[in-house]
Amino acid sequence: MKNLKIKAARAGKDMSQDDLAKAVGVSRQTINAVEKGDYNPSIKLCIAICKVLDASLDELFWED
Amino acid sequence: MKNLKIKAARAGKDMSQDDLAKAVGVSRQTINAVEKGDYNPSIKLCIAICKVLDASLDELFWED
DNA sequence: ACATAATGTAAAATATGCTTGACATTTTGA
DNA sequence: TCAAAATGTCAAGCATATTTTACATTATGT
Repeated sequence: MKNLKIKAARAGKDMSQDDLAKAVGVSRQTINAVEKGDYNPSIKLCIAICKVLDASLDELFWED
Repeated sequence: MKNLKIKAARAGKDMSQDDLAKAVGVSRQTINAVEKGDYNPSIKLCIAICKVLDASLDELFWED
């Protein structure tokens, strides 16, 4: 399922998918896939995304 | 680096590595490796571990 | 001391995260 | 309206998470 929380947090920082990708050191397609939710990123990548977006793991990645 | 938080939470539930592995549906070696910290689990596995151990992602997997 | 459970570790095989490159579509702003 | 930026998506390949099997070591209880 889609992860709209990342998309929202990214919008709050005025960053494009490409900006975020470069900031965390992965490809743009990887960020796109994470937001689209069709796969299962590593915890290391999740933490890197959280740090760039000033959010916690629970805020961005906990599932309801 | 080692993840002693999982080990502690597991001890608090009186579960062996094997118990936790079966509860989350992975091999015992995977749990051992996660606790040993020599690799980088998927967010889905982290969430499964959190649910079994009644903890949050931030409590068990946020790095300091 | 002994048996058993729990843990640490290793090698080979498989599954999948992630990259690179490329192209199509949508959105944004001048 | 038009060009550029942002996003969606696909396929092939590489990197690495995870499994399976197996064995050694360390704890635990009787």
